[in-house]
Amino acid sequence: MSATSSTWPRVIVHADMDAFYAAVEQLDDPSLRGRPLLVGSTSRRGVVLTASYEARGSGVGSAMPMLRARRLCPQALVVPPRFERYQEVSRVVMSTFGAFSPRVEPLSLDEAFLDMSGSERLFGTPESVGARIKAAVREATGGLTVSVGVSGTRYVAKVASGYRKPDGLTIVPPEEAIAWLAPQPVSSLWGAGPKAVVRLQALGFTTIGDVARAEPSKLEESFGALGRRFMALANGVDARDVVASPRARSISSERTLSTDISARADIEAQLRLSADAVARRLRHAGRVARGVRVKVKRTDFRIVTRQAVLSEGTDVGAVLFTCAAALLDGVGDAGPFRLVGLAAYDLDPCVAPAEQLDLVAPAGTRARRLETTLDAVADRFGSGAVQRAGDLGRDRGAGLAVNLDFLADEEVDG
DNA sequence: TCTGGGGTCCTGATGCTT
DNA sequence: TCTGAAGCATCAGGACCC
Repeated sequence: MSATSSTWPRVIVHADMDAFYAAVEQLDDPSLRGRPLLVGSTSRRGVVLTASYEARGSGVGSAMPMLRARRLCPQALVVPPRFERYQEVSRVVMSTFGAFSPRVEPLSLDEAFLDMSGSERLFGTPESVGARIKAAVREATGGLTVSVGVSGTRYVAKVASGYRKPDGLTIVPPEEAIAWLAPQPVSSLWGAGPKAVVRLQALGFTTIGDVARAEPSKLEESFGALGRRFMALANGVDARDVVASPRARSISSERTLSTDISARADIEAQLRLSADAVARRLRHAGRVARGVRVKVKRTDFRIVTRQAVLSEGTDVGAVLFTCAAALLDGVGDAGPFRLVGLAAYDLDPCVAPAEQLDLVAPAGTRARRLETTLDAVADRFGSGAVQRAGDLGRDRGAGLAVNLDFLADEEVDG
């Protein structure tokens, strides 16, 4: 398909790196190139984060339990993820996108939307834009490939980028979008996961074209607002704009445990780790949270959540933990649990530090001073460099042990 | 076969206020 | 003063995406 963008109301690009984590590993270690590779945790409960295309040929996919993936592809090499390295490469990729448009919306480390509307005089036709982005990413990263879709809406551009992977380039002119989408499976509809796909198929919808031609009332009866959205997407309608750097609405940390736990002390210990991790990320982001949500997953995979509103916004781990521990009163005895997590939500920008200190109680002030001091230590020596004495022996890396529970009750002068 | 982590959005239930 | 309806906010859970 081909067209000049001068007839397009909007030119939206979706760029999606190919098997990103695995590709970075193969880039950094030439001995891994051309070989089936799985990136993911090797623990008993780990799953595959990314499989290289050599491994995908054996039926291995993302989110597959690692044990099953290794059975399907026994010759695959398994490497643990190196998120800091992926973030580093991601920054290079996103900055490359930024050279093409000021309107870049990252969706994750490895994909982004670019609004290229009105840039045809600079970069030429949609085909030219796509090809130039691909070449620029390859050059900036030293050889990584990206699949690119270009169309007039985010949704169609997104489906197009996945149409020919890896290293694909698919252009869908807006006037051809409905016809192009029609033969795609309903699982390509945004918002249609495994459950919705089963229900759509039961109603006789197997392709996006089936949905586009459906009676709107039939979809709305079965899916409500989601049905209206399916109908719009199937007809190529998606008015959402590309938003540069949307702000996170929540920050969370959760951990699946290698063995199930029931004891209150064990659950609290995991919550404390999560509270510290979330608080540190809040401080880095310059945000405070006005709400805390606790999440536990039972051994039957039932998830239970409890949330509470804080009287003041906070970025202090000790405050998050105190609130979370109180929420445990309602659920703590429903175990055993395989996962414990904590989320901070209702996020606001952090006021100036001096003002912030006045907002919290003196104990919170001391705790915050302690925690910002530890931030500096962690920034310098790594996140595992300091931990609570009570956490030693739990599932964390070794490091300098300091009794933080003791320190939290003392004045700390940095 | 055995199911991660970090997010967003939607929905129904519930409780409070007017 | 009591009661019901409406509107709104909050909570908990589910589904989904990457």
